[in-house]
Amino acid sequence: MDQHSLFISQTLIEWYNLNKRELPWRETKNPFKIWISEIILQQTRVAQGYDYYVRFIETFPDIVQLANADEDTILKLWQGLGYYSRARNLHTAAKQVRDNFGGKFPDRYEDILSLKGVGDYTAAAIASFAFDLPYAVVDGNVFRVLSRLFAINTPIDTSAGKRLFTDLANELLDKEQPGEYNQSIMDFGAIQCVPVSPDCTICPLADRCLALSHKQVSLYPVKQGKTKVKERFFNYLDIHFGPNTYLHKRTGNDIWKNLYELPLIETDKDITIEELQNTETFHAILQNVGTISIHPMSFSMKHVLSHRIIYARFYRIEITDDTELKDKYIKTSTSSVGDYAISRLVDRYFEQQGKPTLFS
DNA sequence: AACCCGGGGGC
DNA sequence: GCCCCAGGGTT
Repeated sequence: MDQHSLFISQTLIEWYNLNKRELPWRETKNPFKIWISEIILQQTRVAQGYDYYVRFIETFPDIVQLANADEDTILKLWQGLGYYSRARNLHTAAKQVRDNFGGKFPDRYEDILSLKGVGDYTAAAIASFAFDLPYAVVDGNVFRVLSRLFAINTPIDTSAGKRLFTDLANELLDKEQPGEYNQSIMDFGAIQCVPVSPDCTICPLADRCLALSHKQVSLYPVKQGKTKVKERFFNYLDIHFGPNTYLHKRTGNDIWKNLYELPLIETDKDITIEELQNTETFHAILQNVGTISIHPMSFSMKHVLSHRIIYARFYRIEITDDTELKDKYIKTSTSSVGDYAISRLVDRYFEQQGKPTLFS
């Protein structure tokens, strides 16, 4: 390592020792706990994931107990965090460890990387934090810090960019204390070298930052991708028979896979309740249910995600016969809906039930 | 390489 | 509104 690289890595570690956040998963070398924290924190802020981490560790003290749990239980615990494939993959990986590694978390990089849901970043994080192995992490913080320090114009969301930044990160890596170094550059990015309006006047690396010397800090990191947002239109039926409503499990490779929700009719545009009643799906769901009465007030919501805008309408429908319906759906009392893992969208409906709204 | 997958917070 | 967050999997 040359003198310049050495100065940067030492400065990052010194900064870290003065400014680091104290977090529960930093107090341990237990790979299981570190793994749980890393999966939870993928694309998720510490403040948002903190309570989930505590609950997961309390509920599943070790990886075999997690492996032996039901997926429904894990998804319920994950409810509200988003990116639910993380929870499904977490379960798969726990079973991999139980069945292929004798219940002992693997301690080699390639074995860690073979776990479902563990990619390059997470494998490097676990390998360095738990086992002191010399693998540099490359996450959003590292992309930002390095792209600014070296004024790198290669887009980070390309394979060339990924390769370039990974190589650079590994050159800077302190092989004597890879875990400390990795933590330091990530915390530095999260606290000092923040995405918008960083305070470069107090930055210990200001005099070596090429982006700053060019007054172009805000231009880094460079990205090429622009995630296009598509619209979807969901019409949910809250079918009541006495104190009960009906749920089904989402299957197939789509949003909220394996979560539960009310009977759904998706349309290619926003439609009225009259138009909805003319669809074949509506008739298919509500056949032989006795008398149908639809509440005049519907609940509508615009649910905004990073890659989707879902316009959802909810209709409360009373029926007088559920002998066929209860065989096609999960019959549950409305007070027990909370036993099922549901999306934030459906959750908000149950929170606001009874209050009519426009798309809001 | 492009696309898919959630939800929340900061400005 | 827009951007970002301790990314990974699928096609």
